[in-house]
Amino acid sequence: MSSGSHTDEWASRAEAALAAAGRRSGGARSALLRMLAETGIRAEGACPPASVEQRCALTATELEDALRARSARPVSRASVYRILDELERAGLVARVETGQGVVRYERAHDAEGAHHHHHLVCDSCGVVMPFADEALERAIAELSERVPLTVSEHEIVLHGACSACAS
Amino acid sequence: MSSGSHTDEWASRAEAALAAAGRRSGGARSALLRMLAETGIRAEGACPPASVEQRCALTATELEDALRARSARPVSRASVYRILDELERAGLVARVETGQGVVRYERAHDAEGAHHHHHLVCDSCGVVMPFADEALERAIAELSERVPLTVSEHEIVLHGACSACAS
DNA sequence: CTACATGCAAAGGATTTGCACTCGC
DNA sequence: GCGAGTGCAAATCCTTTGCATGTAG
Repeated sequence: MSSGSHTDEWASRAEAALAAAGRRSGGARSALLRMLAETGIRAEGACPPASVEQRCALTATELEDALRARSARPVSRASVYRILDELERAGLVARVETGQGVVRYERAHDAEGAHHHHHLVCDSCGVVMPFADEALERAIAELSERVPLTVSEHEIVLHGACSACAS
Repeated sequence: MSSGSHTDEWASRAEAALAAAGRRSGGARSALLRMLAETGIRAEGACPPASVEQRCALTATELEDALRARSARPVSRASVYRILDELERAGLVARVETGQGVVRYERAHDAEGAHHHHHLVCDSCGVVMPFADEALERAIAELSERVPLTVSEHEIVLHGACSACAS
């Protein structure tokens, strides 16, 4: 009961937030929101190392292709970028750079910090997996106080070889 | 006595390492190595928040322009990229992604971990500054043991507003 | 001399923009 | 019906590649 309703809830809340900000709801945007809700990481579970269908932090192209493939409403490339930009500015999605030369996007963690996580990247096969660590977050929080910057976000990426590629 | 000789030493050691790997030494490469040595961060000091002349983690274009501007031997764009790629594979420079849509490069920390650091990025003016934190490194090290990835590198970026932009 | 290093220009890929058309409100 | 949302195609920007030439070893 959790996964399905939870993601739907996210998409709904996103629509509501955008509507409140005076943005109109178009077909392209709701299709993209639904896709983001479905493909986003679930709770604490690590993404399975899917080779083709990446399920964590997708690129604009991956999102566009997924929309076209799943017989969902196709969305033009330009709209994908425009909508992702809109969502990012609204704080609904986060931009993730994994050192692969492309920008990835995923649902932003909510205000309470739920689902807040970072990424593991296999430099060999390119798979991206999420992880979360309490001690790390504490260190970041303390550090943020002593730095010459009013910190609003932080991004952590661990590079290496995944289980499959290391063998 | 430290700064100057130290950076020169780095460039020399880099040349030596590349020669040992069977790579020839061309004029373009040595010019780029010298530039990287000069503009890289120095010891523990934070980069001054220079507006125009970024001194920490430069982009390929910034390096190319700097070489052309400083009357040093101009190096073609293609060579800048090729050489940076060569240096990265040799572990002499590190690729840094700061969420600004471009790849940045800087001298890699040496084996003993000296100069190992991460980055602060002002999302308003784009300035990039280095920082280092012991507790953070410890957290990363411990975490790396428990993750489904043979971790080889890690990158941490803190986003926010710098002192000048926050005012 | 021979092979690798470089420069130049064209190609590639991701992301953005201009403009006409459609649809939500 | 007006104006924001969307699609299409062209334009940009960063990065890579192909090929001819120069030069280190």
